[in-house]
Amino acid sequence: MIISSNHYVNLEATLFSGQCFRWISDPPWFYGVISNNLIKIREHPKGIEFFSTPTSETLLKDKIAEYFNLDENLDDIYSCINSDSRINTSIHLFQGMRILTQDPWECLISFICSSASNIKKIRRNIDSLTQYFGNKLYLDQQILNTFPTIQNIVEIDEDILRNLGLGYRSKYIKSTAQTILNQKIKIRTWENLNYQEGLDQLVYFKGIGDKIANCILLFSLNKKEAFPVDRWIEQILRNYYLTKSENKSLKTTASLRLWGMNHFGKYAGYANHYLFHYFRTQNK
DNA sequence: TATAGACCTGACGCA
DNA sequence: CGGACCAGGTCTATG
Repeated sequence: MIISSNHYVNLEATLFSGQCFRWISDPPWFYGVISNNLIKIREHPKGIEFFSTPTSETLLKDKIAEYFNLDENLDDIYSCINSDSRINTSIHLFQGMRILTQDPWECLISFICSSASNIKKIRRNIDSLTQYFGNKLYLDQQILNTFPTIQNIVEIDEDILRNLGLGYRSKYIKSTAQTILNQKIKIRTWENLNYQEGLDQLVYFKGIGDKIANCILLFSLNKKEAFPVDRWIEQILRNYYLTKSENKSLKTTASLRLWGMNHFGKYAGYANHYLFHYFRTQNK
């Protein structure tokens, strides 16, 4: 099935810029899991083309459009954030790269896994998790697994997570699932929270600080003003954006984040992600 | 309020 | 080839 988009969709940049961790590339197709369905997708002159199983394409169409934020106007966003040469270069290099709307639970666990790690290892960690708990989905030659549920995580021992290679993050994953269950926290309602309410809710969990909370807000809760400050973004800000006195006075992740949100405005998260992907790929 | 260490693990640039 | 170092952070214990 084809879903039309008002702007080119750059699947490679969108799916492999570090906002999600379990898509597989088999040009021109990409395989991934959305809402417990195996999705096969490629770029199309009108937008994107996809197949799905077990749910039919017709029933999943809206979900896929939401996942890729296809109704968001990229040209408007570009004109909002394109205020300097670095952003401009990145927009030209990765034209059509979109911020996704992922499942918040999967996004939350994925980014707990990301702390002091690297993309290769994060991918392996999450793949181990899905292989241990998930149900297999088949399409073409691909086998992918559904993502573990909150209940799945609550029921197993922390040692199993450690044996899967998740390290010290294991206890954070366990305690987060436990807290959600015990306190009957409804993740489904998070999309109705504003930025600050969402941030407060997320940093309440052990293992989620300012950076990871902002990743979850940006990549799954549709908060485009969110501005995750990691090592890369901090270096970029300090080297290219901050004055000498700002470099001295802004020390914490949160203070740098506030600077970024103020400087780049309501689409700060887009500016953040384009800068992040640009600088990461330059150094390779 | 601020700043060091600790925390798992494995890929990587180098004596 | 092995050990220190580091990676898309966060928590905790101290001054």
